[in-house]
Amino acid sequence: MPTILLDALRARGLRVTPQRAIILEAIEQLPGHMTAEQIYTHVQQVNSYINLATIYRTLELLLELDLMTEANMGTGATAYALHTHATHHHAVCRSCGRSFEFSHELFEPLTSALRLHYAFVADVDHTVIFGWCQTCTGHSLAAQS
Amino acid sequence: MPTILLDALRARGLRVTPQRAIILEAIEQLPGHMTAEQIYTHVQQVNSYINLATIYRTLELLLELDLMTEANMGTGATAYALHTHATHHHAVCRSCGRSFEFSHELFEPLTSALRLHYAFVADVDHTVIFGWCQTCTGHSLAAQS
DNA sequence: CTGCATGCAAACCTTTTGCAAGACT
DNA sequence: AGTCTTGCAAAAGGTTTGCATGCAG
Repeated sequence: MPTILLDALRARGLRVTPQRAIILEAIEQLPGHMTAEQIYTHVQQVNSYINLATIYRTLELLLELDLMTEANMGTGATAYALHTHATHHHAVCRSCGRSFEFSHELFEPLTSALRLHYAFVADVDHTVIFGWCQTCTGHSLAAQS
Repeated sequence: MPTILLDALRARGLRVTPQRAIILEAIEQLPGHMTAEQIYTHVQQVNSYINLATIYRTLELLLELDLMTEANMGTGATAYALHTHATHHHAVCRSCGRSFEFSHELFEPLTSALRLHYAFVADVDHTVIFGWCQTCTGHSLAAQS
């Protein structure tokens, strides 16, 4: 089992508690994105006494350490993802809700333009783009009105 | 005073109540983006008996009618903007919080690529891009670590 | 031993909702 | 008159926090 996150904590001299070990392991096991609630559910299968607040406090820590990123997927709950999961973005269908990831390259023209025209260094990672997927536009090409 | 929004309601046979008139006027007067709370504050100067719930219900209506758009600026509260305010996007500095708008054109390469590679029709409007502005990167080029 | 981390419960903030009263058309 | 809208208050949902206890280093 990988202990990338635990090692990262140790490397910075941060405390490794049983709770953190369990939470970090859950995060490494969950695929792609996860909400605090999903981590909580997963963690409870290991130790049901771990508190939701601890999940949030741990996530906060991981965000500060740049080990994770957060994104608003428009679902109410914040979506978290490991930063080791290479820089990527999401396209979410407004119609069916399905989503897929797309590579960072596609953002290059935009970030370059912002840097050139505004000297703004964009930090795009884990961005969510809404729209309509192939299936849904196929059914109704006028979907975007 | 412009009554674009009121006219839009009338045109669709929707009820024009005093509350809606006041709220819509406030929305037209407020610059760029606004939160429900800001509209509420503004509205209360005209009539302090108007309820926050009514603001939300009116915003919901305007979103359905495509007269407004919403965006998550990462501040907790949702930012709303008139749709008549041409399609645009925001760059927000993670360091100083300042932001500026940039035109939709810069998104063209990305939306084209998504359409080409994934047959995904992106509906980008009022997107928020985080990063570091000229001033802040000037002070500390290592700011993005 | 000391300070940081945890559990618990309550607070928080924004947004939504049920319901009865009231207003628009 | 009938239906849609409002105010109020309470609930909801996600996240944060104060505080006393407990554990890692």
